[in-house]
Parts: sequence; C-alpha cells; structure tokens
Amino acid sequence: MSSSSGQPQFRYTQTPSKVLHLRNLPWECTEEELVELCNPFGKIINTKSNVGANRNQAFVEFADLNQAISMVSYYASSSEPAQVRGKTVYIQYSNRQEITNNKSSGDVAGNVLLVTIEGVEAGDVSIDVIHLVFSAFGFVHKIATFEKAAGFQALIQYSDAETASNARNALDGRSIPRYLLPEHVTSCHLRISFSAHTDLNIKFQSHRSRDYTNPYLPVNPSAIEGTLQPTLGPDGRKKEPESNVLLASIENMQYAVTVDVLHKVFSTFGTVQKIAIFEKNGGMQALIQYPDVATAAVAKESLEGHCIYEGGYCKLHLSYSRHTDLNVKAHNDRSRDYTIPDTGMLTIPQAPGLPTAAAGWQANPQSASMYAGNDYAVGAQAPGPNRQMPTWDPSMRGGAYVAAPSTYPGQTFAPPPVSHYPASAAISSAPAESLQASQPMAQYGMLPNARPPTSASAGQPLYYPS
DNA sequence: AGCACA
Repeated sequence: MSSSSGQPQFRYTQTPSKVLHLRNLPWECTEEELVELCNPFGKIINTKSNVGANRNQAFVEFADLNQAISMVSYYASSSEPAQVRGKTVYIQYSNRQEITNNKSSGDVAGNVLLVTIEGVEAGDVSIDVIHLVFSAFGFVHKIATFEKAAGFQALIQYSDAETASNARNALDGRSIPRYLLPEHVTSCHLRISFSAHTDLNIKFQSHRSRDYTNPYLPVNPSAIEGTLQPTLGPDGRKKEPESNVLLASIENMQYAVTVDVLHKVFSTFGTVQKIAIFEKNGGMQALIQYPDVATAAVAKESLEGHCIYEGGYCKLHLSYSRHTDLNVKAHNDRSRDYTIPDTGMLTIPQAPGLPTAAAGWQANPQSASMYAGNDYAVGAQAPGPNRQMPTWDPSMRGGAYVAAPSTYPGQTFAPPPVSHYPASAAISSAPAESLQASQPMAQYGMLPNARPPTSASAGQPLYYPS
C-alpha cells in the first residue's frame, strides 16, 4: 500500500486524500463526535483522535475519496464553519492516504493495560484510587505502579483482553474524578495503551503494587517507604529487595554500549538470561536478568561503581530491579533473550524447565555457582594465559570485592579504539598491559583475584570510583 | 490552528 509520498506539496491546494486532518478540536473530542461531524458526507472507515501534543487533532478516513472531497468542499464554501461543541474545526486533506493505526505496539489488545497518568506526582494518585477507577470494568487482578520519564504510570491487569479493552475505551483520554484527588491536582488525564505483559509479577503488597488475587502476599516494609528506581548516591545504600534482575545505569557513556557488550560483562558472573536496554532521562539503562538472586548479587557487588571502559567511561551503577522475568524481544539491538533455543551461540540447559521467577526469590548460592560453571563452560573456552575458570564461592565476594572494590582491576575495561565498535572491545582481565590483546574472546574472564593496586597501574591509570 | 504511527 502506498501511504506516504513524503514530498512537500508545492501547490495551492493540497492533494486530495480520503483521509482528512482535523485540528482545533475540543479537548477529549471523542470518536463519536468525529463521526457525527463527518458522517453526513460519507462512510467513515477509520478514525484517529486525540492526536498531537495537545490531543486536539484527529484524522478521519472516508471509504471513498469523493466523500472526503465533498466534505472539504462543503466547508470551504459554507458560511457556517465546521464545529464540534461550538468550537470551529479546521479541516483539510491529510498528507497521507490512509490512517495508519499503530497496531504493532500499544494497540494490540491484551489483558494488561499500561496507564500513564499525566500531570500528577506519584504521590497524588493512590493505588486505591486507581483500583477504584479501574474496578468499574471488571475484577482487577493486579496493579503495579512506577515512575519514569513519561510520568506516573500503572500496569493494570484484568483477567482478559475484553475487559481491558472496555476499560481502555472508556477511560483513555479522560480524567480521574476530581474528588478522588488531592486539592492541588488540577488535571489528571489518563493515557492508556495495552501492555505486552500478561501476568504481572507482584512480589509484595505495597503502596506501589497490589495483587488482589493473593491477599496473603506479604506486605513489604521497605517498599512502603521507598522510591522505586533508586539513583544510588555516593553512599548509596537502599533497602531495595534483592532480585535476580539488575538495573544498570550507565554514566558517562562515551562509547556505545551494546547488548553484546553487556552480555560479555555480566556473563562473567553467571548465565545471563535476558538483557534489555532503554533510555531513561536521557541516560542509558539496562536490565540484566540472571537465573537467581545469588548470581545477581555477586554481579552487583562486583560491578557496582566500576566502568566498562577504562578512563571512567560507561560507569555502572547497579541496583536490584523489581522485575523477575523480563519481557523482551528475543533478538534486536535493544534486547536479547538468551533462554530461547537457537538464539545466539549459548545453549542454556536450564532454560525450559526453570521457574525463574520462583527461583529468583529463593536465593540459592549453590545454583549460582552451578550456572556460572555452565556459562563458562559454554561461553569462555578460549584458551588464554590467564584462563582460570572462576568457581564462584559466594563467600569470597566479601573479601574480594566489598573490602577493596576499587582495587579490583578486572572491572575496568579497555576503551575501544575510536575506529572500532565496542562489540569488539577488549574486556580486559588484566589491566594496562593486555589492553591491546589481540584475542578478545580470551579476555572473557574477569578474574576475581584482586591484584594489588600497584601492579594495576602498569601502563595506564585505572579508574577508581569515588 | 498546521499531520499520527514505527
């Protein structure tokens, strides 16, 4: 289908299209009002409303081009302008030939809604209010709320997509009733799409998340106080619950950090199941999923504050995510699912049967070393001078990492030559000398044996986190 | 009041 001829129109009249662009619509103009306005001129086969930053534009697609022409012509010569609720509406041909609905992402109906609540702080709308509003359409199974750049958001889980669709159709673009909100809240518009989730993983009852199907779920004391995704301060100690999924914020990103680079870095501590990269507040963050909490804990302790590339570049800040099982595309530039067979080179033996979420919350140190061993057996077999297969003993992280993290040389990696992409970057297990190593795969292992600081500064200075 | 979606 030819949809967009992206060329600008050097004409006095636009090219006719059976799609009309309507602007200056009243706020929250409904599809019904659009139909009411346009129906006299022909059959409407599609609409798209609440378009634009102000949500006051819309597109209407007629079945036939002549119907669109008749509407434009009519109002071009009419003494009465087109109006919706008394507001003059400006109509012209769209520069596209058909309405493209975004059926690929947030419009594929599912049983979980992603709700963005605009214009409010997280504290303004309680989870009970959200529950009340969305319960009008059916039993709400679970709610998870969180804050991100888009604003205050909530995931609402219903039992089925039909119920979710009903709620979405009724509430998208509308507002939570004023009397349910604090006085100072002036506007509170809901923007609703479908989430790709089907079953939320609620770990605790808290002011941020609820599982209404499981009243015996424990109340999480630490979740009641806290902010969700902590940006770790210098002394950063948050009482966040442990998780098998790490949230990595990457600071000072002078070099591109790819999924592959992250996989190499984090695979040092065990099998990496999934990775997702995303933007947050202009910075880059990533979620790294391990099979269990113990492995994640080792990785977190080991890597926190350290840099992927030497010179203070791509400094990692790690915290525990609230996720336990990431929902990611199997293979693209932003995410990877290594548990899917035939993806990449890793064959993950435990993938099919392992209940990751459940296992994730039963820290099992032995499983950590078991998976780590598997991972190394598969992924780090390249022979090399320093090939010591680390057998992870969780007890050793106390001595090796916590006591002297800044002297741990293995955690600073060589920056890639400017002409090379970091995918081929050396991830050095030894400091300066081996930065130019010609066999990147041989550097897979970041050896847990901390060297004395003196030997670490042979050639280039290592970056020591403050 | 001036063109979405990925």
